[in-house]
Amino acid sequence: MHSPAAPRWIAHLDMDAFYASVELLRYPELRGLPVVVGGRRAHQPQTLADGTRRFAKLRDYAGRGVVTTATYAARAYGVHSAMGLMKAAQLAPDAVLLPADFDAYRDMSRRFKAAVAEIAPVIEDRGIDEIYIDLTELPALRERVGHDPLSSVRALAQEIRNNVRAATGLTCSMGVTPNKLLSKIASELDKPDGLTVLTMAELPTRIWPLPVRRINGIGPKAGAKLQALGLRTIGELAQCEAPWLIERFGRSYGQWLFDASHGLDERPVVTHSEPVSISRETTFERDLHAVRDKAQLSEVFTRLAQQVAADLQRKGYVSRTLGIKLRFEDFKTVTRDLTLPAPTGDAAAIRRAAGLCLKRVDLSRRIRLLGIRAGSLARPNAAAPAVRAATRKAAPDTAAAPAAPLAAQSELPLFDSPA
DNA sequence: TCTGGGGTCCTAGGACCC
DNA sequence: TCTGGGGTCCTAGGACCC
Repeated sequence: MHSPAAPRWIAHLDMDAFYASVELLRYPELRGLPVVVGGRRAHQPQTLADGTRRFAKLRDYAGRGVVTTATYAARAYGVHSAMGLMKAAQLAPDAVLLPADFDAYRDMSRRFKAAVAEIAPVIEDRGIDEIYIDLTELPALRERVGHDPLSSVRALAQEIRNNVRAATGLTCSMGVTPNKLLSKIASELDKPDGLTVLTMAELPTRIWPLPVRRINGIGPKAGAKLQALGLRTIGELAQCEAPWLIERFGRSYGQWLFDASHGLDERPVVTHSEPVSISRETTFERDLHAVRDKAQLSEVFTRLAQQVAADLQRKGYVSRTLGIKLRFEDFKTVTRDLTLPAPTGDAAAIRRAAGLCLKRVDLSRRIRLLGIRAGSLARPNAAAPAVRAATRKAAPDTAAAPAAPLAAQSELPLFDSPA
C-alpha cells in the first residue's frame, strides 16, 4: 500500500479557551477581563434598564461547581479548568462568573469543524473543542513534492486557522508533526493563537526538555511515580531502557512510555467511531442519606433513568448492560452493573435494572453523587446476537427480578423502585 | 475551599466452555 | 481422580482525557 517509512503530517487543532471565548463573542464588554465559565445556573447576566449588563462575580458563588473554562486573564490569577469555584473565588474574587451554555458551544463546535472540513476532510473528533486532522494526502501537500515541505505544511495549517477564524471569530492553536502524540504536545507550545510545525529531527530540542506530564496519557498518578523515580522531563524518560520501564510500569504501559518519549506513535486519525456507553450522573448540593432523603434520591434515580433512556432513543441505541455509580461523602466511588438477557431502551426497565444494582451497595455512608450508565450498546433493529442461553448462566431477569436474595445483603431500606 | 459531567481504555479475577 | 490451557463473558475498579 505505502512504504512503511512514509511520513505523515498530522495536525492537532485546539480552540483557545473555547467556552469562555464563545461567551466573549456574546459579551464583548468582558474582553480582557478575568472571566470564568462554570457552576450550576442561577448566575445569568442581568440586562439593566439602560441596556448595560450586570454580571455575577466569582466571590458571590456558593456551591459545588467547578471551573469549566477560564479566560487567559483569569488564568493569570492561577485559575484553571476543573478547579472548584470556591477555590477559584479565593484567587480571583472579582472575576466574572458565567453559566455554561452547552447548546451554544456545540453549535460553535459544528461551525469550526465544518470550516476545517472545507479544506481538510480527514478529521478525528476529540470532543467539543479539539480535533486531529490528517493532512498527508491533501493535494496541497502532495503536489508540492520537491518544494520545501515545511513551508507548504505551514501555509496549509495557516489556511485552516484562517478559515476557522473567519467562520467563528475565534482563534485556535495548532501543532503539526508526523503523529498525533507529538502534534498534541506541539499545539500547546505556542498558545493561544499559535502554530507549531515540528519534524522528528526537532524531538531532542523541542520535546525532550518538556515535563513528562505534557504527554497525553501521563496523568497525575504516572506523573508522580515518574517523579519519584527521578524522571522529570520527557528527555530523561527517553534515556531509560524499555525493560527498566516495563519492570516498573507493566508490559503495555512501560513499552508505551518508552515509545512516547521517543516521539513514536502510529495511531491513525479515526474519522468515525461508535459510542461504547451513554450515562447521566448528578452531584447533589448536599450529601444525601439513603433513608432520610429517600424520596429525593428516588426521584433523582428515576429522572436519571429517564434521561439515559431519552439519550439512547435520540442516538438510536439500546443497551444490554445497565449500571450505577455512587460517590460517597468521603469521595469514594463504587460502581455496580448488570447485563440483561436482551437489550432495552425503556426507562422503566433501565430504572429496574439500576435498582437491582443499587441493592448490592452498602448505603450507610451519605451519598454525594448518583449516576446511571448504559453499556453494551446496539442498534435496536439489528438482529440480536446469538444467545447461547442453554450453556450460559442466566442473568437475572428484570421483569421478574429475584430481588429477595439481593435485598437480603443490605440491612438498609433502599430507594424504592416504582412498581 | 474540597474536588462536574461526559466519556474511553485497561487490568484482573471468576465463571464457564471446549 | 487429577491436571491442563485457551477463549469469552461478566463485573469492579482505576487511570486518564476533554
